[in-house]
Amino acid sequence: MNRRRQAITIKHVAADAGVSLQTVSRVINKEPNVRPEMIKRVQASIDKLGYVPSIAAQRMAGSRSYLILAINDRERTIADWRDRQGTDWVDQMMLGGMIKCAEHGYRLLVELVDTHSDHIERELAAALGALRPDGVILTPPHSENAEILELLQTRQISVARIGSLREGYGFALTMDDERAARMATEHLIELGHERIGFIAGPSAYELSGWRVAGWRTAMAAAGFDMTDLLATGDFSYESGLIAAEALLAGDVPPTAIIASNDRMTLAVLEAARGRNVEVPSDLSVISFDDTPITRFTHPPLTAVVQPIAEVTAQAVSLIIDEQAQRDPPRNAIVVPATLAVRSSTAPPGGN
Amino acid sequence: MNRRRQAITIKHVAADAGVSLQTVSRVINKEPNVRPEMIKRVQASIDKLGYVPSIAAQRMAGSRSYLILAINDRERTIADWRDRQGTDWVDQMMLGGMIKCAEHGYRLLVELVDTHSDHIERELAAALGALRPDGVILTPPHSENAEILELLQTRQISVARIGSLREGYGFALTMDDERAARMATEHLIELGHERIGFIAGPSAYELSGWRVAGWRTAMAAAGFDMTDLLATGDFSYESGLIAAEALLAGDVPPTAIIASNDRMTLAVLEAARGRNVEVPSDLSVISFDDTPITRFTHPPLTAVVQPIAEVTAQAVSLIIDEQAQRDPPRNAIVVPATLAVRSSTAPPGGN
DNA sequence: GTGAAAGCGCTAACAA
DNA sequence: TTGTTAGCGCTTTCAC
Repeated sequence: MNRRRQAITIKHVAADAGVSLQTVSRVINKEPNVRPEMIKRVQASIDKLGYVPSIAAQRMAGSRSYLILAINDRERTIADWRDRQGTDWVDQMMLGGMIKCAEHGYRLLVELVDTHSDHIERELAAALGALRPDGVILTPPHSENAEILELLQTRQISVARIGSLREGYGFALTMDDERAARMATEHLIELGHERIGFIAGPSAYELSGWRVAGWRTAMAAAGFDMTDLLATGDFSYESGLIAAEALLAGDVPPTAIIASNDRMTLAVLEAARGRNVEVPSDLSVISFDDTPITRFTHPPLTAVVQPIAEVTAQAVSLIIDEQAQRDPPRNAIVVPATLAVRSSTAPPGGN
Repeated sequence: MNRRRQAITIKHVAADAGVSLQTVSRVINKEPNVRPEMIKRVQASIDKLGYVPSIAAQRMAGSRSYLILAINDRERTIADWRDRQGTDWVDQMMLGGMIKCAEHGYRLLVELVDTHSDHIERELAAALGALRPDGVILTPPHSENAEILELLQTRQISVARIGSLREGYGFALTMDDERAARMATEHLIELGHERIGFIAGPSAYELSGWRVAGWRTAMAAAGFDMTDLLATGDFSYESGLIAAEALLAGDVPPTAIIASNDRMTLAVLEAARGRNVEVPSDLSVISFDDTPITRFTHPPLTAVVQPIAEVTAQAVSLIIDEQAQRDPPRNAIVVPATLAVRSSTAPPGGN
């Protein structure tokens, strides 16, 4: 029944415009060596017939697939969706990525890949084989996965690595986590804090280290002691709770805490509540994700705003430019994070 | 440079297994009339070579494209992403849709389409032309758009309409908004409320009417007067504020309000705060979306939980079944919403 | 500047 | 049960 869909093909356009297939193809792809007059004639037929090239056919014929894959960690992404806690990393990627893609006739496809499995490669290879995308956007913790990069390099697929500084195959893009952590720390120092605690993320994420480094730099520059002020979590609420308790139970507890993501920050808030520590009068808190929840906690959270949409848009641009042989710059792109000051930070000392 | 990617094709598999292309094709597509022994042999070669069929080629050859488009309203979706208020409709669709797709080797592609433009058809036609998806999932307010449905029917593309009851081309799926509104209203009635206000959504959304109907039914069954208890918004915060003010300014103000989405519910909370009306002691509030923010407001909101992930998963199943000639049922599928009771509802009268 | 021919990887229809 | 042939819609040579 639905065999052979009637669809307008390049042939129809060629016939209608009275030219060869090739000329139509040239017009579609904006290739040189076509008289303006011809272009106009062909374009008129295209518009008249409502012709749209089939990307499947384009790919088959050896051209581009106009597909870009945004690879995200399966387990974490699904957990975020299930929990419905407001984490909107994927949404922000789509916001920046889809819009930029649309500008160039590309599509962004979200693909979930399992980090922990030993068959990452198999899984990714399957996606590449089925879709044959022109480019791939890698997010932490995949951005620096050697196996993945090698696979991608072998297949000569354009790659943009978000949250990576390391040299290597593909484009590296960073939101300068170190600088962001430094900014957050300095904000607290300016408010008068000296005992500033830091809850790091898991070491599987390279950015965890950068954030700690930024905090260290700012603390060292101010000449503050960092003893008992560093704890580590795994981005989960539970781990954040343990880390916060550890910090608050110290001999000289912090008057401010920076947590490496929103979930752990929520845990800090809870730990403070449990100890009757008021935020921000007794304890200032800064989150390292500006997810929606930061606006709804009490008090609303001062947070590091990561420009995920913008960095994804740039990742898409780099890939498309490379496809178009427009050789984009190879140095790491920096899209700096900013600090949104809300009500969870105040001078220390209560009142 | 990256011309002609070396890729393992069906030919390599055929050669390796010492069979014809067709036999390999049959194995891939699980077609009958292949000896188990052959299947095993071919499968071994496939595994050995890591072969994955190109969906572009499959589509070209007249088979399926293994692509399903989830159509969402562009303006609203982008606004939601930009606002970062936690609306996770698209995430929930991906959660349900992508996982179900993956089970069957399909991919879900989110596509944004402009509702208001007079060129909806053009935009959608372009997406269909470029991607040639096997199926399309429509969400409100597109689910009952006659132009869209006609276009889809002409091209014989499988369609699942979420949030639709109307007969017509494609599968209709509903979360039974009327019943959900009735449940919410009855919950309040059981708590002892009589003056229960309702803030409706815009009439462009069919479901707006269903929700009002559910409220009306429950109110009528209880024998309660509905005078000055119905207001209408457009799903925006601002409209919610106006509607809430109108309701609260009435001669006999409501002791409870149900709002048709989360944003408008937030506005109700704000309006109450402005009038020193305590929630829930002076005013009970129910939201019609269980988006993440409902967990972070004060108090956390009692809310209608719409099973978007589940309904999307079913939509995908219906489409895939239809593609596989497995003729699924044509009657409307109902995936009922539930009520999550939190702290924004209490008996009336304060204390 | 334009067109003709070949072929991308796969499946449908047919033949054996 | 298996293999052969043609062709999907497009772009790439390579002629003209």
